[in-house]
Amino acid sequence: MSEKLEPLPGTADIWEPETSQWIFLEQTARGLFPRYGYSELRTPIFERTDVFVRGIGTETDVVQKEMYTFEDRGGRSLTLRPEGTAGVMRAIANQGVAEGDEKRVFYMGPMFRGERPAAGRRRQFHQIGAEAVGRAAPAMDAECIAMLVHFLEELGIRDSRLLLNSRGTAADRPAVAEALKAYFAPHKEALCPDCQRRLDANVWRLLDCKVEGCQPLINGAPKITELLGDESKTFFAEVCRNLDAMGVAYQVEPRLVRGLDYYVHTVFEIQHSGLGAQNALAGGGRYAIALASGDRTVEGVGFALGMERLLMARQSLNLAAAEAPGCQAYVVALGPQALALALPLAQELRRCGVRTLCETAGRSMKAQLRTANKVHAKFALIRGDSELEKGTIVCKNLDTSVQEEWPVAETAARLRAALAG
RNA sequence: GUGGGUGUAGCUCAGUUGGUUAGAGCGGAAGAUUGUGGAUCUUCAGGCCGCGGGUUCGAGCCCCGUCACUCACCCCA
Repeated sequence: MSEKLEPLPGTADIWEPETSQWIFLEQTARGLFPRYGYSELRTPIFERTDVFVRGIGTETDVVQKEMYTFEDRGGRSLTLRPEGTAGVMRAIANQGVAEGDEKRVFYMGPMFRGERPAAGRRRQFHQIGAEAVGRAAPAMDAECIAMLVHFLEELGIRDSRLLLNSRGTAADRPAVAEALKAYFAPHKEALCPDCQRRLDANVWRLLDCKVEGCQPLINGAPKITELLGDESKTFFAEVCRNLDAMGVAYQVEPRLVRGLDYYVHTVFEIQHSGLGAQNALAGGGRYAIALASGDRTVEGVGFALGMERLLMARQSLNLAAAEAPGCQAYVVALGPQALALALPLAQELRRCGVRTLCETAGRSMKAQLRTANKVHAKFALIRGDSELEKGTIVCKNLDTSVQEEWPVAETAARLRAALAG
């Protein structure tokens, strides 16, 4: 008991019936995203630390205190990926994208952040994400968001809100930051300690503060969308127009800034109320990421969804668990001769597509049938000395208790017919 | 990193103002006459009561520490 080895904090073993839920998410993603021209990309789970530092930004919390970084034997600094986008960008840049061309990929898998775990927040968590890279057009942003919303629809997730904002171009950002600082600076004393720090470190993030005392000031702050240059305003208006045209409902939230530095123009977030103290189900936006090589940036638009949070949202909506397929036939063997023939029979049935379990211990009939019942087998195939003499096998329907005797040679065929009927 | 809550059987949990060999339900195993499951009944297995110290004649219960889990803050998916 005291020797029990539990998984590390913030990690978990995932068993049935949860595994079926995970598979459902993955299959739904694999079924939907290709309809939008996306194909699956699998990148390594660890990368050179630089890939993330340059990609995500040195000033972010993720890079400053949440990365699992270690040295390999050659002394290189490596990091378990804390998010998917940076690695995907590395892979795409590595492969090359022709000027004016576009690449669309999606991915799914574990991410790692060294945070204190809580409901909906783990150290190893899983994301499904998508990125459309290579071109900068508002329609791409809108299409990407529409796909995300479509995905949530397919998963049956209702009652979510899509929040939308723009952070403008890289050129706009200093001006916006200045305007925000100019607004908040005179009221510094009224802000919470965190916000006083943010005022100098990262004004944008101040808008995200949830402390009640800060709300009046934040609500009165100049709206980012109004501080942007003409190019950014036009871009954002086009994104909105496209969403309207597709009938995607959204809400412009001037306070939405998101935590990663690489975002430009469009940022968005899907919120849901069934996630404990968290509310973000998915988030994303348009980005320009500096590659580790240093001399280039790659542009794209994408999002990431938290799979654990998707499952929490589905649970809060009482969406039924997809059940793992149960056992169809249990081979009951009485006596050593029958037992010796049980496994070969089970194997034949499996080759015919039947989910089959088979007695391996030579227990009593009662014990074997009890097991058959426990695994919810539809049929028990019973063979003992008298069946061996006659060359038959008894098939018992465990729902109706009706049983009939078949020639052994016909077992597979008749069983399949019975299962089909 | 900082707080709150909780640690008793495989699981979910009782356990009185501190009082003998530690309880239930579920789950598991075996049985209730021949080779027939589920329902019912009987029996059985399974516990360093998280760990260490302290108070006491006596601690699952009280005190201190520690570890773990969990929720929340920060931040994010």
